[in-house]
Amino acid sequence: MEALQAVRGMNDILPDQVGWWQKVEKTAREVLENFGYREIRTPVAEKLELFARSIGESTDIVEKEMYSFQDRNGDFLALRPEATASVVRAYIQHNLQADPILQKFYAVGPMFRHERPQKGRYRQFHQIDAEVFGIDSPMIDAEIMHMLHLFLERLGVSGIMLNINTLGCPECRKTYRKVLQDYLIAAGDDFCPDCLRRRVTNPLRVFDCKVERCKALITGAPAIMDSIDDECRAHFDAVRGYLTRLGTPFVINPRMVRGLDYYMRTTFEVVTDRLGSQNAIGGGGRYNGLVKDLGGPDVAGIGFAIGMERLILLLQQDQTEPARAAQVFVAALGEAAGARGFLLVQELRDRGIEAEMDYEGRSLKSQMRRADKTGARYVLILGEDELNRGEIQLRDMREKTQKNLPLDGVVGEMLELSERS
RNA sequence: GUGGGUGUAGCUCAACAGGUUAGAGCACUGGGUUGUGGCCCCAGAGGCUGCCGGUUCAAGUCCGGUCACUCACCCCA
Repeated sequence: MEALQAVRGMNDILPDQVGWWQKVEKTAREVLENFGYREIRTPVAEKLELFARSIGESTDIVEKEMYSFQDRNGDFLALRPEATASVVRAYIQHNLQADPILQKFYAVGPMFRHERPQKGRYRQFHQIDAEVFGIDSPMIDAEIMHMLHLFLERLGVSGIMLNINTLGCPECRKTYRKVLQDYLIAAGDDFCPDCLRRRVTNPLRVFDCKVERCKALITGAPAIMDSIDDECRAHFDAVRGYLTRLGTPFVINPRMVRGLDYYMRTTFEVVTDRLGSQNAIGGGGRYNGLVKDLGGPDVAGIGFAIGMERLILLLQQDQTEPARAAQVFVAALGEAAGARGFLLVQELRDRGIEAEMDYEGRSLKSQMRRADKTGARYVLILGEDELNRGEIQLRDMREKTQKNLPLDGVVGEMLELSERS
């Protein structure tokens, strides 16, 4: 029988790694809740149509990266490639607009895209996602980026930069697309094959090209800033102003392009140069038309997503795994003491003390080694002698001191010690 | 979907130009200490060398295929 293994691009997160995930999730919840966001949990699968309509029919995500399938009823479903569409669907379905207070949501969980895996990119990956509805003020654009920055700062991530840009409204975007396309066509046919294709299908994407020849050809390309209307410009200027006054560091990157169709006005991305080819660890933007497009009320929207794998890869570069140590290890010798030690361990745990033991009747030396490796501060040693005398030895592993205690009083003693530390 | 790289012990890696019984460090188990951790010493256990086929007297090594992993491209968090 051939050994089974996990699906390509879907990884196990083993106990020796899970501390990172817990730290990131805990910090995210603290920060987001503090800004008034509340958690929403949506299913991992949705009707295929939801993603096709929200993300954009002609985006690569929908065209070739969707984890889609037909269920037994013949319905076309897909595993969510991102969270925004699902959150918007839930917002509409449950008429969450009716809540006068709660218009900020966050979601944490797995997303799926059927791509070839590489560093920082997997078929099942995890995101922390935040969405705000019904607020069109540039204050919220600035606030959400400020919050994102605060979250990363609190985690101690270094070597990152917040890039911001504006796409203008759909009209501005359409105008700019045409202006840029005209420029690219006038620039000649010396582009790489990809860019020759891109300038027709998605001209903005030419800005992402890594080929030097293409980079040179676009140095003089028109900037989006020159194509947007007064209202969009005022919004962007206000966002910049608030960000500056909040002390959130950022750079304006007029060539930043994002992959989803629904963005308008403010877009942003947190990038790093320390993750190989995957430079974005999180990004988002405003999507005012989306809720209406999906059949809901005409409310504004803005949000972002953070890639947890990428974030953790960064954290691992300059931090060590958050340690976790047991408090007490019970080392028992012989059958009778072993049985008594077993009961003692359960009793300690019942009282909230993290306790561990060796169940296999190994030598004391071996048990001490284990105790040391678990990081236990205290070891309780129970041999036949102690058991007969009704005593137990308490060893402080850090201080290397040891004393006899009455077996009856040991749980109380340990409770006192654990309160003190 | 395309291109490159790599598959040997739980992990990280050796094995001259094909040549005896595939090694080392870490980790693991036992011992050195009748019942005391980290350091040290000794011993032990642990391998279908990814898989299938081919060449050869002989394959971990060469050839073909296949699978997996990995990095990159397209695209993207």
